[in-house]
Amino acid sequence: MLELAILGLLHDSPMHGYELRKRLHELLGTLRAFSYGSLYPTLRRLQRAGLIVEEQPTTPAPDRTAARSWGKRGKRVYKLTAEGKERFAELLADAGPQTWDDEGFGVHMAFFSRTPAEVRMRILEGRRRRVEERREGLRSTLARAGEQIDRYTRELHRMGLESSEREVRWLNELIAEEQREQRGPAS
Amino acid sequence: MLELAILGLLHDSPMHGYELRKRLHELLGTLRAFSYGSLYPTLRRLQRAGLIVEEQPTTPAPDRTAARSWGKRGKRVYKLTAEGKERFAELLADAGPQTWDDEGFGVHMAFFSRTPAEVRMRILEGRRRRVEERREGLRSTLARAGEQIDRYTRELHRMGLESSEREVRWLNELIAEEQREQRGPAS
DNA sequence: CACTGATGTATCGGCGCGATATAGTGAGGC
DNA sequence: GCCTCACTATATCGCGCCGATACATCAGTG
Repeated sequence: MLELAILGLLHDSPMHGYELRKRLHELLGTLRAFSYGSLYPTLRRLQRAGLIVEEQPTTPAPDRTAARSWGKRGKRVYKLTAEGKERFAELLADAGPQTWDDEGFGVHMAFFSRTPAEVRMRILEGRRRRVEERREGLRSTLARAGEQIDRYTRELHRMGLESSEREVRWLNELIAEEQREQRGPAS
Repeated sequence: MLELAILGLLHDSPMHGYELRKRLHELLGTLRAFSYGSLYPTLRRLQRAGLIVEEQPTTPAPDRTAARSWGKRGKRVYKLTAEGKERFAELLADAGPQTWDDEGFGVHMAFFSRTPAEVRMRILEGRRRRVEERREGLRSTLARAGEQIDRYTRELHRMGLESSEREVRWLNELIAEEQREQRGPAS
């Protein structure tokens, strides 16, 4: 998932690790943190795989507004390669099981505007199925164990159930919206 | 957190890995999965640390209702040692930062009935602070980026904000309930 | 008798986290 | 002119946990 996010952000413009992390934070807004401990190793991996390359600051770029006098040290700026773009498209098109769990779904949805409509649909529906399962699991636990289980645990499950119900409703709206658009794409 | 959960369940009665996992599922109800890939290694670790010991089925226990003719192979039954109980108490009393994030909080709350009241309070308040931070982060992002950000991302953040708000309210109720009980514990 | 599904233990590769180390840079205070 | 503080920036280490996978055994079914 980090891979998808990095590739997606780098698709817009070349960036270095630190900035990447900030953008990641804006994008995913506390939905997912992604520490340096995973960011930098992942960048390395992507570089080794040839999906991104380190960009030498040949042009010191004095045209940039408020250009910082950077470039003296460190600051490895990465950009996507052709393979990287391909890989990004692949990841976007993937609607596998990992895209319906909490983190996976959130990250992928953040790139929905670049995801093909039918993949979007499959992800949304997969996520809905997943949350419905969770909801049913909680319902049956609460119904079965009912009174006998621990008061706090019950409260915890009750809250989880409510959240699931709300998310299903939310997903239903999103799906309906998607259908509306697919039928009448005449903006 | 797995450690806390295992110790807690084993505190009630000796168990083997497979059953432990089932109970874990009931307890945490899809809040947290805990695969075998973490369960078994953790059991080993706890055993090495002397917190749990393997119990030999000296008595073939024919008195058990519907006693399975087990015992032929595998099935390592573990039980808590004195150190294990101590460690459990320590973990219960810990209200550190890890207890306010999503998973940590859920797991710990499942053992709230055995957690000292004041620790419970500190965890609840810590969690609230955490969720409030998340809420504020989302609010400011939505307010700042407002219209310009991606439609799907905005929807994602909107949903996250709503969840945060609901959870804060929920926590407030729990906290109020705790206070009510602390003041008048005369059931 | 073979198939299927639940019970049961175990390992492997890999992802991501949290803590930590190290340093250069800009701004403000005195 | 110097000092300190906060931010920018890269990097690594150990560890927890996951998903997949591989094995066995036992119970019920066709």
